[in-house]
Amino acid sequence: MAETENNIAIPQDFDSLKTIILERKAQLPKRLRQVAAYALDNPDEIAFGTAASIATSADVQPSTLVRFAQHFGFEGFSSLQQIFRARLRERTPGYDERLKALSGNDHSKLESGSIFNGFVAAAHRSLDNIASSVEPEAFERAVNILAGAETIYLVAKRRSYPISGYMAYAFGKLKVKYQMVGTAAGIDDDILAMAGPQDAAFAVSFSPYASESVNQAKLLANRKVPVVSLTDSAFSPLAESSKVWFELVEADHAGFRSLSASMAFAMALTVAIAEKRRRVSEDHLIE
Amino acid sequence: MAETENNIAIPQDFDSLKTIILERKAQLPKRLRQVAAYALDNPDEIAFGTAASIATSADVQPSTLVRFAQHFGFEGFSSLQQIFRARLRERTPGYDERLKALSGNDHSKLESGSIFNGFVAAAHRSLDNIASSVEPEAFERAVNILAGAETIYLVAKRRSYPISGYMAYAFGKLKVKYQMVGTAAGIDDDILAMAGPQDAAFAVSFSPYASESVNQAKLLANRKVPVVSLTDSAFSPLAESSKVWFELVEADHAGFRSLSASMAFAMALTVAIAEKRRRVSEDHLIE
DNA sequence: GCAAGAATAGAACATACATTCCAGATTTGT
DNA sequence: ACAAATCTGGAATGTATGTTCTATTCTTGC
Repeated sequence: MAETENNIAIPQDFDSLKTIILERKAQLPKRLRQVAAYALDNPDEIAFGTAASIATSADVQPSTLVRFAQHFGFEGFSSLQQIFRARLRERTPGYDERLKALSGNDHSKLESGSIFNGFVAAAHRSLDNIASSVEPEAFERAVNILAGAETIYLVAKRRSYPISGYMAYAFGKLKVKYQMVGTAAGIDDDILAMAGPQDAAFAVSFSPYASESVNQAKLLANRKVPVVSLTDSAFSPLAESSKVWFELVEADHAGFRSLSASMAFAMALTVAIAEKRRRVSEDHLIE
Repeated sequence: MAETENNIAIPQDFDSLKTIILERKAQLPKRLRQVAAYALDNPDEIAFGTAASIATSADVQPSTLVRFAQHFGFEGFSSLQQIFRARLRERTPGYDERLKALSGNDHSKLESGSIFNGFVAAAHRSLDNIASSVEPEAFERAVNILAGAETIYLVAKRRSYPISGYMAYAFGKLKVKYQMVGTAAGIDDDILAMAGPQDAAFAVSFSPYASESVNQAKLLANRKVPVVSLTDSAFSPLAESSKVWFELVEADHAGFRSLSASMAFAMALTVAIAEKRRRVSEDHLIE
């Protein structure tokens, strides 16, 4: 009898099922892998279809579906199907739908609620936008520059400051040497004077551009420190001082621009830098 | 033969079906009205259940379900069920597709690109999550507390610090009096000593909880300062000191938790507070 | 209060369904 | 290259399911 993986718990929710399928997908036999791919691509079909109809459109035999389910510890196809159905059932209504539900009774509730809603939506839009506007090659170049630096100088003011604040925190955790520029007033020039070509800088500035940040980036560039920057326009004064720069237009709600995409970008950059360093030092050991 | 209402078009989507059911509900025979009520209250059950199981939980005979469907022009129960299923299908939040589009682009070719991808996806997930976990009522209460405060104290350390950093920036722009707690070491206690019941505090802390933040929140609560907090677990030590607290679990990529949802939340809260103050002062002028 | 008509419950039916089974094909290990 | 094990396709099977049918109960109009 085929092993039903008794030792491993049967997934009870869609997310863990998905994870397990992805984990084991590679080692699955041909037809079962075919089912795995189909299932993850067409979860709705699995939820609503019959074994026969699903089998047809996945181009396998119904029995294969049963075997697939049993491979993951389910009794049969039907019990696996329950997971796919539960996914649709349990999908929580989402904020705006609940907001609609309580409409009428209190106007102020609606107002605060729609503000919340608006910011979440703006954040989503921003993320969609960044996903399509950041060039992988540019990102890779930025990572290379910063990963190769001795010290990473972080330049950001005002609205951008939380971004560099997060990066400082994460760099600290990841043991990446960094230096924030512009925390205490007055000593910035002294700090910048220590930077050299062996270092690198990451500058963030959105319009209206803080002149301080722009000047500091310029200064760094003059000192042959490679600068990577994140800004919101190709005409940003930051761009001309930068080896690599990213144009990131955050969506806004009621005039307040989101920071979610910048934050995601910063996190990705931070971790990618640390990851690259780790890999480089490993490669070095092997050689 | 019973009339099948040939003259009226058979509803093809859930909304029109719902409308028609509501219209005719009053003139329906007893058992059919019972089914109508059940169907509108438990659409998910209709979508996934079998005629027998639905009949049992609606306390009617399976045949009644068939007759119900036929009354509205459907051939049988199954065709009516399709409408309920289509409803769940269509509600699919175009979001899966966006993620697919993400993994489809050439980002994933490069390692750094996949890190980038991962963080964008995590941010999306976080936002979805926050949208379904924040209760509009709780949000409104939080806004009221903070909008009514004389000074808003911002408590956050480490990973949460960028959140309060952004709020400080925005409050400054919006002319809302605030005070950050925990920037310069040592003077925290002096700052907190000034807080009173006429003020309020907003604390952010995720596990592992910074003991400093927890203590400060406790201190504020003892001084009768209402505390609103953002944390990631119902068991967070922050929760007990808080009048209102929000549980926000950020999705993570490679163990690094996103901040995008927290950021969106903070922005929404900030703006909602300012908006409420503006409206209150306007109302005051009118009176 | 009685008859005519509609509505309902529950059993009977036909079929659509998931599952099992087995022979043949394919992969894996030696 | 051979044997063993695994995987796969397709038909067989028995159950679960939607639907139909009919006797009975409940409304409705006079």
